[in-house]
Amino acid sequence: MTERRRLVALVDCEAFYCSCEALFRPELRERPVVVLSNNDGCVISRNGEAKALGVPMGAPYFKIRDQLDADGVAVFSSNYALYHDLSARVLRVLERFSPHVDAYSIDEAFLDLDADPRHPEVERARLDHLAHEIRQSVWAATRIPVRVSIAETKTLAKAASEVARHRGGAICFWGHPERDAILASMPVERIWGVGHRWAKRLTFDDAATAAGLAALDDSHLRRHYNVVLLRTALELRGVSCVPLDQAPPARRSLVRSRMFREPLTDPALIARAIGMHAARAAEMLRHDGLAASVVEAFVTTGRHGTPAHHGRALAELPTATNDTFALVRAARSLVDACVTPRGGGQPRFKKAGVMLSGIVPAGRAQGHLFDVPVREHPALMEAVDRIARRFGREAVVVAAQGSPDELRAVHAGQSPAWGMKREHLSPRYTTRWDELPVVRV
DNA sequence: TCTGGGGTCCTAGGACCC
DNA sequence: TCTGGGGTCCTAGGACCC
Repeated sequence: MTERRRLVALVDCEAFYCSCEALFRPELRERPVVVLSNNDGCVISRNGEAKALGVPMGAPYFKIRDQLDADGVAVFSSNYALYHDLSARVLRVLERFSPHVDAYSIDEAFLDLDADPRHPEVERARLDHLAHEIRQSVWAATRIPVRVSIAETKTLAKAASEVARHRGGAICFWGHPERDAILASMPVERIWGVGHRWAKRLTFDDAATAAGLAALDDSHLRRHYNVVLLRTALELRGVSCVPLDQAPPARRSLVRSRMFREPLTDPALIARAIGMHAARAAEMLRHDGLAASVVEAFVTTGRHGTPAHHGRALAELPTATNDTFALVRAARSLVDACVTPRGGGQPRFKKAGVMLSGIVPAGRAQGHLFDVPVREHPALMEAVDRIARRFGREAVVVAAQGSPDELRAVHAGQSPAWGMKREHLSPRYTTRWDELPVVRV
């Protein structure tokens, strides 16, 4: 029996959110495009033209708005309904190329591949060709540009993806003739798992490059850094430490939160936002077949708020549940406890949210012997979910969330005050009948 | 004079990712 | 006026118990 060399391919969508926006607006393909975070806070995606103009990643929109206007940059609020749908289409294409596709994030996936190490030259040529073929297939099927890189470990594939950027968008890094030279010149902060803090320390340790990190002593890494960075170093040497996830890991917590359009002080308005987040979280639990037993509500004035106040309060339910009424009631009951300031002054809250934990598969929720179980409404919940799938999430809501009109306004980034700012929202072209693109001939 | 040792659980905070 | 949201993992330190 032949020992196969296991390899991993990374498929990375280029400027994914911008590519999604340009898909339905072909006239944008040659123009600079940026996509903003929720609440139109800062830049989270830039296409090549916008990068060439020097628009920085993470730049606060209010600071660069005038410059973007002057440069003719097309600006979009983020539209996750659209991005998630297009991401799923890309994944379906990738499934043609490997039985194991690990969807790492909305715009990246790892594929399990293998090679016959007895014929490295032949195999390298085959994999180089395969990388290009994957790239072209995704483009043909979805019109989303991707980069494809193949290596022995995820960390090496991530590094290779940077290289592919300048080499036609596809590369087989396994056995690549320039590999050592590339790693010796790659700054360590470009390596997956090395942020700016560790990069700074590593530079003092004479390990300012990928090759330098790989060469550090194991016990030194363990003692002066941590096991996570040790794993990264091993991966750079070709030792796989981050296995391919064939199933997404079980969710341990679920957070829903948003900044408000404007700072709030009224607990009643904050409770509306908390109610909406709890209801949405309950819906997500049901979608994934999960239930939660710990509900936490939190509010914050943000880093720049005065007086600063971060309030949180949590409640443990007698049994895990995914019932909207039960979770909304529990979350709203915590609002007063978390908005009450400890010191003087009236905090102006900028953000509120709900965090669920104690997550277990629904139906296997176990309570204590003498606890009164949470009152649930499974048939009603199922009906609510069905209506939401068919007519949209705003069609039917729990009163505590606000009215359907109010929620539609929240989606569109208009009033009420506790909603989001989304002034540059594109239509949900692919998931809503009423927002389909119209072709005029 | 002088204050154990080991275990668990929880929380906060740090570091990173997209 | 104005700086996102949603995650994971690891570690240190405190509380508590025997």
